[in-house]
Amino acid sequence: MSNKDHNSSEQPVPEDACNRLLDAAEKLFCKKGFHAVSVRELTTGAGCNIAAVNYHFGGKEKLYTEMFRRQFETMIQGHLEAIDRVMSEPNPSLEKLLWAVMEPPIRRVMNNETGGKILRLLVREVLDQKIDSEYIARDIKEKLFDRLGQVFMELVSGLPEEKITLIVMSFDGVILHPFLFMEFYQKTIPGLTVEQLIEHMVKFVASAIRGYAKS
Amino acid sequence: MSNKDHNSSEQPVPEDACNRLLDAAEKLFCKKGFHAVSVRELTTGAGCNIAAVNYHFGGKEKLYTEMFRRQFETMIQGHLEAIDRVMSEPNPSLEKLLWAVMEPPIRRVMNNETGGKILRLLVREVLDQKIDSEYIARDIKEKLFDRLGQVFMELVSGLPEEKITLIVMSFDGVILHPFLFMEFYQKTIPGLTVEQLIEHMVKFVASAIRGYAKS
DNA sequence: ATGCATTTCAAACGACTGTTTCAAACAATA
DNA sequence: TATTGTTTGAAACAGTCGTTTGAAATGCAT
Repeated sequence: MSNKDHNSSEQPVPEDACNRLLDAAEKLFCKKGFHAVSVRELTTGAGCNIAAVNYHFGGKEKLYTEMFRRQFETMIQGHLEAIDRVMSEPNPSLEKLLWAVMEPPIRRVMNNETGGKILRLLVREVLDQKIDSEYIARDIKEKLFDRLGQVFMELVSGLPEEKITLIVMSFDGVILHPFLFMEFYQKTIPGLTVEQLIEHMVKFVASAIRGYAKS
Repeated sequence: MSNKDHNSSEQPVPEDACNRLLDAAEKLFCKKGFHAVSVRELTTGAGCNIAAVNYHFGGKEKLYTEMFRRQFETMIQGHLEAIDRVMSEPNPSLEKLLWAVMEPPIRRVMNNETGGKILRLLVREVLDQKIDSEYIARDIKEKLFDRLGQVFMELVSGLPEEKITLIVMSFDGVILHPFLFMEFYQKTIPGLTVEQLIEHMVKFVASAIRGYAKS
C-alpha cells in the first residue's frame, strides 16, 4: 500500500488496488448479486489482475463480506447520527426525526449516488443468507431499532411499550419500499420529487404512530 | 403427459416430471435464488434426470420464468379475490379489508407453507432484474395497486386522490416487511402470534390512512 | 405384436468458475 | 548498488456449470 504519486492536482486520490476492488465490489454486487458477478468482472472493473482478489482479500467471498461489513456499519452510523442530531436540537418532534432519518438515504437512492443501494444489499443478504444473519440482525436490533423505539416513546406519549418493536418494524418497511422499488415509483408516478416522497412517508408513518398512541 | 396410474388411494396425485420440476424450482429458487441453484440440484430434488429440464422447459432460465409466472399470477388472484370478498359483504370497513388482504399470506409465511415465499421471490426478481420488470410492474400496478387505491377511497372519505398511489406503496412496504424478515420478527419478539402481528399491521396502516384523510 | 411418438437415462460436451502458481516488476532499506 | 519484502502479471489449475447427445425405455394406437 504505497503512495508514490504526489497526488498533485485534479485527480481525487488514485486509490490502490485494494480500495478499487472494494468499490467495484459495491457497485457490482449491489446491482447483480454475489453469484452473478465473476471475479474476472470484479478485477476488470477495478482495473487490476485476477489474482488481486485472492492476494488482498483471500477470495471472492471474503471480499464480499468485507465490502458488506463496511457498507453496513456506515449505514447504521449514519442513522444513529441523524437521530442524535435531531434529539439534541431545541424542539425535537416526531416529524423532524422521521425526516432526518429518511431524507439522506432516500436522496442518495433517487440520485443514484454511492451508498444508495446499501439497503438493497441488506435485503439481498437476508434473502441469500450468505453472511451469518445473526450478526446482522443483532446489530440492527440493538444499535438501531432499540434506539428508534426509545426516541419514538420520548416524542409521542401514550405509545404501548410492548408494541414498540412492531412499530419500528413497520416503519422500516415503509422506508425499505422505495429503496427496493425506486424504478417502479418513478415510472408509476412521473415527476415524483424527493421532497414529495419524503413528505408522504413522514406523514404516513407519523399518522400511524400517533394513531397508535391514541387507541 | 400421461396418466396411466389410476391414482388409487392415499397418494395425493403422483405428479409427472414436469410438475415435480416446477415444485422443486419453487422451493429451491425461493430459498437460494436463481444462480445459487444448479440444474443438478433441481433434478435430484424433483427426482428426475438432468436432461428433463431442457426437455420439458428448454433450459434452466425458462423453467425459472415459468415457475415465477405461475406463482405471481396466483398471488395477484388471491389478493383480488380477498378484496372482492370483503367489498361485497354487508358492512365493509378499512380494517376488515386490511385484515382480509394481509391474513392469508402472513399466515402462510409464518407456518412455512407453500406459496409463503412468493413475495420473497418477487423482491429477489426486482433485485436481480432477470425477468422483464416492465411486465411485472405493469401487472401489479394495473391489476392490484389501482384496485387497492380505489377501495381505499371508497372506504375512507377525504383521501387526497393524488397521494393514493404513494399510500398503496407504503401499505405494500408494511406487508412486505414481515415476509422478508420473518425470522427476525420471531427472534426479536419471541412468542409472536399470527394474530398479534396482523392486528398490529392493520392498526398501523389504518391509522396511517385515516390520519392522511384528516389533514 | 407392430410401429410410432414420447419420455427417460447415463455420459460427455465445451464454457466458465474461483483459485493457484511462479516469475517479473516494483518499492524501500541499507 | 545490492537486497529485501511487497505487489502485479499471464498462464494454468481442477472443478462445476448448463446443455447436448443418442441409445434405451415407455406409452399408446393400430
